[in-house]
Amino acid sequence: MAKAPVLTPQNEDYPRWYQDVVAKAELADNGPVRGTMVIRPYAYAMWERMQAEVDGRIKATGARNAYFPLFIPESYLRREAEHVEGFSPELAVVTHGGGKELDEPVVVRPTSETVINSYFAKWVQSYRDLPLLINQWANVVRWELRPRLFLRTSEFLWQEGHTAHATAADAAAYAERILRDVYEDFMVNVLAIPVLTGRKTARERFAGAVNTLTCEAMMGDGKALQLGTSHELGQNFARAFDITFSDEDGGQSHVWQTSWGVSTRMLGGLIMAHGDDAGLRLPPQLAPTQVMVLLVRAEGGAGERAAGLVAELTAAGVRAELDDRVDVSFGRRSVDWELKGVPVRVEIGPRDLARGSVTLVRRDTGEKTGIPAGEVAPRVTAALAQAQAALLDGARRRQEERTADVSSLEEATEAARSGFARLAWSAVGEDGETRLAEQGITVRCLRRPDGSLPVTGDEGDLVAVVGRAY
RNA sequence: CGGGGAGUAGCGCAGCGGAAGCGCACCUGCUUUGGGGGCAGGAGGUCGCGGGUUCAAAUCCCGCCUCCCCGACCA
Repeated sequence: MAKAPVLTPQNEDYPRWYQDVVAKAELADNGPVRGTMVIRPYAYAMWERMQAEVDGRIKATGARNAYFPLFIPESYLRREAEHVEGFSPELAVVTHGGGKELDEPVVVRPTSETVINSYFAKWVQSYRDLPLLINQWANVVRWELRPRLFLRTSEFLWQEGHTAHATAADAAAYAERILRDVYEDFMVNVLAIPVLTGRKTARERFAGAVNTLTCEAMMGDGKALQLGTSHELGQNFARAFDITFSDEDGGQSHVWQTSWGVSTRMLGGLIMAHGDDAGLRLPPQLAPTQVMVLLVRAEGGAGERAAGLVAELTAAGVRAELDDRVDVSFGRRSVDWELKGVPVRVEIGPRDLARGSVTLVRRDTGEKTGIPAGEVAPRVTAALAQAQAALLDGARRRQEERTADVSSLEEATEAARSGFARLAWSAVGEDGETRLAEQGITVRCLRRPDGSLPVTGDEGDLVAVVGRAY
């Protein structure tokens, strides 16, 4: 019985498909103020999984969590010229408090470099205080003219790390470590999203940074999404906020700094990297619920058997839940869990009971397999591992297929219609970058031919990866 | 901020001078349950706001507000 599709098909209207998924999978709603969003419980559970995985990796690099205030004196922003210039257009400024006009307006943080560094100046005295490695989980506000749920909202949730080091080399190494060991590792191994790591051009660099490193991913429609950034700030903020320390020889030096972050934008990336016409497809490593045990009908002890399966799977370390709402039609429930991207379903009904088996369904492939009732835990565990690998593999293959090696701006423009183009950075240059930008195409990152990170933007043989971006 | 559209039930829309409707969702009951089931009944509206024209305005006119889409900025 052919029903109207639940979602607008991707190849018909991709942005519409995205909105449909967000609504139908109950991920988010628009907030009452334009550009704000309500993150619904299912998406928030995904965010909590992201937080747990990222937080553990951050702590493994030695950083510790802290919390700094939402409100920042406007004057702080002004201390670093490029920084204030970069953020001014998108600031939310509070002019009144307690029923009175404030002597000095306060801004709602768009990022926390300025407040945090004003305290670093207090806390750092000696080389013995370095490196100082701080992270905070917080909300930030950047007023957006064209918001899109998760991808671009006026308020979003993120993690922002801020560090101070004794040497430029130490800061550079740390910024790279965060990019590799925290972000890239998390995105590839948990989100199953292959990312291109590289260096941003001067044009795309963070306001106030001397170098910005990025993780770029390709979405289902061939467009790029920046999923995370790690910046070397040089001594820009150290000078602006007077963060100095006594070195081993008794001299005074400014610290070298980094800052880095990933946000709820990753939820949008996850949707668009793996989603298909039936909805979300979550990688098992991230999925809040890895296995949904679906009771078809509560007859002949099937209910007890289903509850037993959940207990068995839970004991085996699997995040399993039971759907025994037999008053809701089976088709409805199947469609719902597919929309929500639950990686594996285990169906159990009278037919399975009679055969002494259960039915295992993989979300990523749609494949259904009958498996003996006694082998559920090992077979489910294996299926989860296979689904995780298959999602990464599929996303990697798409990225390779839709990336073209070209040699001119014209060819790059053509290639950017469906994906990325790779070409020599020397064939683009800042003039070429401007010309591409006029057509909505940006240099996503610069890489060395072997994929390693450039130390400077001036290296001779750099490769530019260009494309359209969210 | 420039260009283009739209405001009617929770969501998506029709109606465009003469009793406010349709699909989905929601509630009740029965029946069904292995891929968005079926039948019956029901609830839900200052038709964005304000003014005007008219015997009569969701519909025509004027003003305002809001939202969406396309371009310049952005995690």
